[in-house]
Amino acid sequence: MAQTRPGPNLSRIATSLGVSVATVSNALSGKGRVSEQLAEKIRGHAAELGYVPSQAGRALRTGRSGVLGLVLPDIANPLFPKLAQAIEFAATAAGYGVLIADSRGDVSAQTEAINRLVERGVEGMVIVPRRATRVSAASCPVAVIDTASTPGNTVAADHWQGGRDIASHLADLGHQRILIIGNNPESNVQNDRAGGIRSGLRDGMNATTLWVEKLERERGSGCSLGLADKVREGYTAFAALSDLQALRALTELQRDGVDVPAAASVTGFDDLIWSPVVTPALTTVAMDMVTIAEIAISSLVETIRTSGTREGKLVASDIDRVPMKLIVRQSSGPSKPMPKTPTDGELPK
Amino acid sequence: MAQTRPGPNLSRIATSLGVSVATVSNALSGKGRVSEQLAEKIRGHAAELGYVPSQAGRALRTGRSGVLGLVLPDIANPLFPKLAQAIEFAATAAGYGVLIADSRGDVSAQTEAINRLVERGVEGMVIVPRRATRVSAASCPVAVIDTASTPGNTVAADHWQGGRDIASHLADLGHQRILIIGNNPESNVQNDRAGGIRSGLRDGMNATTLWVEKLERERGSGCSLGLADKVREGYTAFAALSDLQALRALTELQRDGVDVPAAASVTGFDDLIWSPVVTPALTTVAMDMVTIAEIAISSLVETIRTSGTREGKLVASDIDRVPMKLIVRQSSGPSKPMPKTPTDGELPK
DNA sequence: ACGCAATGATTAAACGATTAATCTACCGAC
DNA sequence: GTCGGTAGATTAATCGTTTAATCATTGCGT
Repeated sequence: MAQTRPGPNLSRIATSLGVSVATVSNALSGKGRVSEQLAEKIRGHAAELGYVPSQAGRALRTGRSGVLGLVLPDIANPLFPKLAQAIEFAATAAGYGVLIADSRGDVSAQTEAINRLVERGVEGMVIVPRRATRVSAASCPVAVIDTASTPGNTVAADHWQGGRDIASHLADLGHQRILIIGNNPESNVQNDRAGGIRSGLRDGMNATTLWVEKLERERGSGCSLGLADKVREGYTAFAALSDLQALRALTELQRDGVDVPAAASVTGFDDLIWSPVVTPALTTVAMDMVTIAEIAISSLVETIRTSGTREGKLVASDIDRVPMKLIVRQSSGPSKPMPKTPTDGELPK
Repeated sequence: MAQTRPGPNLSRIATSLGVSVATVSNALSGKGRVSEQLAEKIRGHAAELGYVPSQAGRALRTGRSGVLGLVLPDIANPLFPKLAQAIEFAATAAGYGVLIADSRGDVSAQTEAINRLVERGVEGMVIVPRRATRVSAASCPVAVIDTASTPGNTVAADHWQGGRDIASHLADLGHQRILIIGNNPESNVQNDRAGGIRSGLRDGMNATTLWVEKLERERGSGCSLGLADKVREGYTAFAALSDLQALRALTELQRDGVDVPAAASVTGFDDLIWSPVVTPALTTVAMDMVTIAEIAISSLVETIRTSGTREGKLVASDIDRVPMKLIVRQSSGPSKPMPKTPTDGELPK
């Protein structure tokens, strides 16, 4: 049993310098009254010894663990890397660590994950809830990232506006018949996006929605979406509600000999990792994860600071929706019989 | 300042039941000597009060924080969701929490991230190093997930064997000229995969390697890889070293009118989220993340248990490479002039 | 010269859980 | 009858940090 105590602690520094622990603590934290020269000496000695304060000791005394939780309930969500990155960055900047809890599985797993975090003493948590789940209030402040229309939402991308931007973009390109491709109508996010698209349609335009999950229940997983047929029916633009669906649409169309964007445009949502890489690169709408994470974390931290840590409180923030940014690439172009408008693709080719 | 102490602690339970804290502690941990009936009563009362042990108190006393670190240095790596999921699952099963530290940026950022974790008192950490970086030994046990050929590697997928499997698969389909598409020749992982492919070639087959990053430095980011030309040169199979490159290859070929898999086959690595979704679905080779994570975590935990927590020790494991699994889908098919071999795609269509 | 304030440091009490050491009955054996 | 053993509980120390309270010294105004 390795009973060797690791590195130096306050009292080692204190005795080594012939002062009291309190003074060392004060010198390092800059809180109490310590003469500048002694403080300097202490800091120097501490650095020299490679002193690392014990979170456990500090947490025990202050009641603050310095850790936040991040609950990502959607299985292997491709947004995860960006989100985790942004959250971790914002949390680090605020002096917090991030404990993850990925609750693949059902709602009970989500609750379990939340409990695990609470047991580990997180001061608050950020939750991206799974489809239309209400977050069962944990016994600590909770920031929710979902949709502006979700009750209890703290902050989220303005999916609705993102949808409108897509619609405007397609309208500018002269498209009239648009097929919206979504996964599941129960997702708040997807509903907002679809609603936004519809709200941005102009006179003479119309849109139909195709829900993939429903289709797959009928025809089997991985089935064809029959998009080439839709092109023949007169659809010229396919607005997917996520880049994953957009990718599926794009490859299916290409596979069936439909030229994108000449014969049909494809757009997505989220600007996932592959979006700039595929050919043609995907026109999409990106969340400002950095801003979202900053707002979520700062509101969360603020709530912790004022209300303390043991209130199952849903965190609110001043700004509950962050603009999405349209990124025009090559997968969207003018509708067939239109004169060439000055598109702003990144690679005019 | 919210000075209200949260939930009940041992002494509250103790006084409430008229026993000592020690007895309560013993009853709940099952360690000391407590009569079964009293233990039962204590457990009941604790549950009733919703007692959650303070990690801080426990950590301070035992010197064990119950937390591991996970360092993911590659920017927005699409493997992250699966890996994080698997690691978190294995760690949870072993009674640990997982603190993430995503060090986007250079090597110094990686070191900083490691230090942050150490300051938070992790007992050990799992690191997926960035390209050919040697992990600067942190002051705690470290498990490295990279490649069997990386010095100090703890456990990883058998990328070499995965490459061989791809080569065999393509050989079975009658392909002779193969273009290997990689990103960066300095990646240990990509080198192993490419080496594996070459080692699996049979008589009469040959392979050339295309490094995308190098090409992009010359022609600009997002440039065409010129794969259609390669097809005309006689290449019938494109073996990408990651699904991201495979996706790029697939869409570029389709865009240029090359039928996949009829005129050319495309394979990838990693079975990323989009691989089953694109058309044609991608033939690829998957890592067994669950097993890798289990081995990494169990070796790490074992090392912590025996060597203690304050040794900058690289963790070793019995099994340092885990087999990859070939997943045949529709993007690979028989080489042009060959008789139809019985392929085993999931959707014969 | 006396009191008051400011400065710079120390003392000591927490925080909550763990655990070695100790104490108290009580039972059986010699 | 005394001694040893033991089950079942308690005592008290400890982990490392923070912080309110205290103490000592010096300077300064009146």
